Amino acid sequence: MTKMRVRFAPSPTGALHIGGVRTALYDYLLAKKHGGTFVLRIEDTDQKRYVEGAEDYIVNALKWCGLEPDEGPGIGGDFGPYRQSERKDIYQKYMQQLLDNEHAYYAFDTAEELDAMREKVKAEGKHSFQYDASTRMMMRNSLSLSEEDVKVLLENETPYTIRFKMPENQEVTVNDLIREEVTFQTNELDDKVLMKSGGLPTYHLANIVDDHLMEITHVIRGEEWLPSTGLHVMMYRCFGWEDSMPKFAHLPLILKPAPNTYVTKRTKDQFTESFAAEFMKSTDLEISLEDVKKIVAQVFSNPKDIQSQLKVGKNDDGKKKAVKAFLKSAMYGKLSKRDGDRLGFPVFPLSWEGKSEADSFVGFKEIGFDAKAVNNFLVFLGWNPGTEQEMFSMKEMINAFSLERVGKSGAKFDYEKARWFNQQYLMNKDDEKIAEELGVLLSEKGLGANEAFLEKVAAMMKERVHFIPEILESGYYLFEPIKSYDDKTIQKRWKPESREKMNLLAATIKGIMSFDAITIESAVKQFMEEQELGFGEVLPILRLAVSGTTMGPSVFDIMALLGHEETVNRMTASYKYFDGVIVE
RNA sequence: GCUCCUGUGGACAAACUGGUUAAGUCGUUGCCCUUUCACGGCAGAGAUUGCGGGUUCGAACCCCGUCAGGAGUACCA
Repeated sequence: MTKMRVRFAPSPTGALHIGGVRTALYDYLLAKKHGGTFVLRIEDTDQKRYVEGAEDYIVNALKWCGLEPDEGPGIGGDFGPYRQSERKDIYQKYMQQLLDNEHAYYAFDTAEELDAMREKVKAEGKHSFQYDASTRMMMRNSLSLSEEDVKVLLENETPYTIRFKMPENQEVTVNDLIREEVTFQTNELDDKVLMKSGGLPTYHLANIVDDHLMEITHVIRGEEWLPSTGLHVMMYRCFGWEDSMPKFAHLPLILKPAPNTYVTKRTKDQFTESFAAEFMKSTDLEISLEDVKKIVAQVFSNPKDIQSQLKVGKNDDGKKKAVKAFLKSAMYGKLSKRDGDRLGFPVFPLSWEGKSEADSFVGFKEIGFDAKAVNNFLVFLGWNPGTEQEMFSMKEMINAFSLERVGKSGAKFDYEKARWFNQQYLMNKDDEKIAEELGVLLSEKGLGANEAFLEKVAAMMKERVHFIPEILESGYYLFEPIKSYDDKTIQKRWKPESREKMNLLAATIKGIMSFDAITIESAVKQFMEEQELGFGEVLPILRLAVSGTTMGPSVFDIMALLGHEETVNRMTASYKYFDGVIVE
């Protein structure tokens, strides 16, 4: 049996989307499980969409996720180059083979002519123009033109594309590893452009040639490719490579979260605002923001049933239709990079600095996600082990993974679940490691603390947050003076008449010799007994005095961490503040 | 429009080739723990398996029809 070779073939048109990361993960898992090779190939055949830095981003993102390729640009391997822009000559050669075998032909139609043709067909009320066996003889190409004309056109360096000559009346069936047999009629398929006028191949050509030459055995890609797989199989056939054709596996799409998960009674006003504003930016219709808001608000009037509100009604005018169409595309379908901003979660592994603010995104990493948690979350977007195991290390994933257990239906992105996974990983993470990261974050803020201190912070905070940076937010008072107090609770708990006893408490604490949590706790309890005070009269006040908030770890732990002097200082200072709150 | 894919509780999803009251996880609700928050533990709510027929002793699973959603339909990938 030949060695398994799996490739990840992204296009450097921007930051690598989380869906791409999942594909890479599955590629990696499959390859590693079978002792195969994981290949990275950069598909940069579209010079117009090429984005500076995107390739580096892809490499860095894979690295962060622990999905390092065995072969690829900058890594090497026996099947290079691994950048399609560096393989031009190869495509030319194979293009010629198809031309020679009459499986492809020159087409001289300009973009304008093609557009005009599409317009014309549409105007006639037909669905849409398709360049295929039924129409190709009406177009300007080496099939319809005389040999002499073609020769002249080519000699005059008339721009041309090369199209695949889709055979008639045939059936192609794709044996997809996930979807089983999918059959296409060649008569439904069109003559796709294989070589663009600039001499660069389109995806279809480059992909087939490279997969063949690189001896790829398994092609894992998103479901959006399924409709063109008929063409791809046909191409393998025409090249005479059908016997060694890779196996295909089309992954279910990652979908936007269901609107009813975020548009609720509480949030609908907020989303009405933001969607209306986004619509205004995207439209050139003459409509006021107020009117748009009204339409959006109507659609959101019953958050549980947005979908039916989105249906175009008989009385809807053009503007209403436009707003509804916008909402539909914004709220349903494939997860897109815009969704991150819209809904407040990351859709990229790493942050991306685009040319503008609108083109910049925060990544999972920067939010504080552990790459392991991201992998664990992603592997479940379309796959499940069939057991009840939820947490998987990379090793376990490799072991458990199989394409047979990949589902067919689209998986909605669930940020809550991603957060949950991160929390699980965080709770199991060593305090030492958390302390290390905390130290870095702290110094970025211009603060500092010693390692032992940070480890204690990590231990008591890690199960209370979802992300490491959150520790610095909800537990900021461990590093800085108290910024704000929970006044409501102060008003409820701070009794001027017990001021004297509270002073006594401060004095008691001041008198503790060994300032550790256990000693403090017993001292406080003893104090309460002596003074005949209940927990409710003492603990909330103590907590407030020391941290400003009623939430957080055990007060005694906080006090021990802050230290003797700081604790006492905070108590006296806070008491003064409490008095002020009561007076108001 | 056409082609292809998909359709199990709010979300993910199990049920291997049809077989008892349709797993489990996230979320949600309540209780316990803690006089805080979280973690943890326990319990509950939530599904006529998109809908309608059919085959069968028996259907989420097979057949037919229907509806809905998604993807593709570029000299983009």
